Amino acid sequence: MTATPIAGSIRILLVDDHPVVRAGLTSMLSTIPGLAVCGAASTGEEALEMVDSAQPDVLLLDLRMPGMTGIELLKAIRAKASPPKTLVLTSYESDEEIYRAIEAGAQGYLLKSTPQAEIVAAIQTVHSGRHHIPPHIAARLAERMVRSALTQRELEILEMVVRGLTNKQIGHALQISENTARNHINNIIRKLDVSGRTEAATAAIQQGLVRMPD
Amino acid sequence: MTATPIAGSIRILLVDDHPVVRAGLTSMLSTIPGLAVCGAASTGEEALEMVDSAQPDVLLLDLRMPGMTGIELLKAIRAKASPPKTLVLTSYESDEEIYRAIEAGAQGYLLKSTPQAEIVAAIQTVHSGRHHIPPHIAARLAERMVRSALTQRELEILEMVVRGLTNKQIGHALQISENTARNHINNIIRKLDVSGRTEAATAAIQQGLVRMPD
DNA sequence: GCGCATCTAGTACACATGGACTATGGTTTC
DNA sequence: GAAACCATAGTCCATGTGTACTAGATGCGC
Repeated sequence: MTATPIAGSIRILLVDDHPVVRAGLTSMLSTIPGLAVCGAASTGEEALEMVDSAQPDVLLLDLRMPGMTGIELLKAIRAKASPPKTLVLTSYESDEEIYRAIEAGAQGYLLKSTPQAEIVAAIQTVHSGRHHIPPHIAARLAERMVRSALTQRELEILEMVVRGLTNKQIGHALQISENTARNHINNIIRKLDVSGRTEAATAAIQQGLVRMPD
Repeated sequence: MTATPIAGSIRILLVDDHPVVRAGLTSMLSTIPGLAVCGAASTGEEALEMVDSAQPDVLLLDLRMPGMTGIELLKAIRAKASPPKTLVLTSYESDEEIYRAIEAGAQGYLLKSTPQAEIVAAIQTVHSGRHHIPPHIAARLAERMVRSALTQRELEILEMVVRGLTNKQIGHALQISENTARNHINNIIRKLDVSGRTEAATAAIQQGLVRMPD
């Protein structure tokens, strides 16, 4: 609590598995008055430790990382006594990832293609307690809220569709009748507004509803 | 040809649409003796101009960019009179992207998760006229060569499968009989070693055989 | 020219799928 | 407790799909 090397500066912890990105953010941010990079982690686990030891005000994190995902990290952060603000900085804008990140407690969402000035502004905004979501991402988010989302069971089944399982195989795997699996899939197809299981599978991947198979 | 600000240094041009990555590479590389970042472009078009004006020895480029893709840029570079060496630095390792990049003339392929020392080493290797492909990527490449690749027609049809078209619709779209479309798809399924059109579609996306639908 | 791969087209059959329904039991929400 | 949603299960039927064949036409390399 007493460790504040640069008085009044916003202490930032970087979390990204790409050395290039860590170096880039460090060189971008450390020259800005009022900002101080107090550390950089390459995994979620490492980040959790550093949140305690380095006591950052703002966490700047990627979602896709080996090991613990960004979403899991966000949830773990939020569970802490005095959590830092969290700002997601990621490469791609998958509707579902954005949604899950906000849901998991992220205060802001930025793309890596964001210019330096806006990254700095977002950090300051988030630190002040407000949210920072770029307009076109907010629009996607709204759309996602309106669109009736898939249930947990439907997502589970969708993932199997993506893996190429037949209705019978899905029913067997989930210990339900083939008819029930079929009903779920028909509901999925209707909700996603697609024309068949194959398009449902590709739409699921495209929208980030399921993780890509390894 | 006479412009060499730092005598004996390898002149590097960065091409990446992410400001963060450009800053990261600049800060990583510019402190290394023997390396000099002579410019940074955010699009392929910009890069092509800068190759002429800045005369780099090595191009460090991302494949996924708005506008001209990295592959197109590689081909355009190779067509020049005295092309610089090219080193691909990208986020994901899609078999097909790697293959196309090498085919388009890239001398090296690196992931953004590569540590600084290896990036530097790769630049030096490539500059000296040799290739730099990380072992596990080379292994994938070999596998790709062995695996009997899909024909152009099959790729065309696979893309339609990904978009959810039925055999009949594909036949109609390509002015061939449904039976023929069906034959192609069966060949695709066999070549990809999958169990159905849905798995073929997801495998195609996962392996980068087709571009994701917009 | 001969062989090989490719694209084309067809037949036949078993099975999977999508669409349109009804229906029941369990939660949650108001 | 009524309403709404969800997971479950079923029926019926038309259509789509996967597999296993055969086979002609074309083009390419040796």
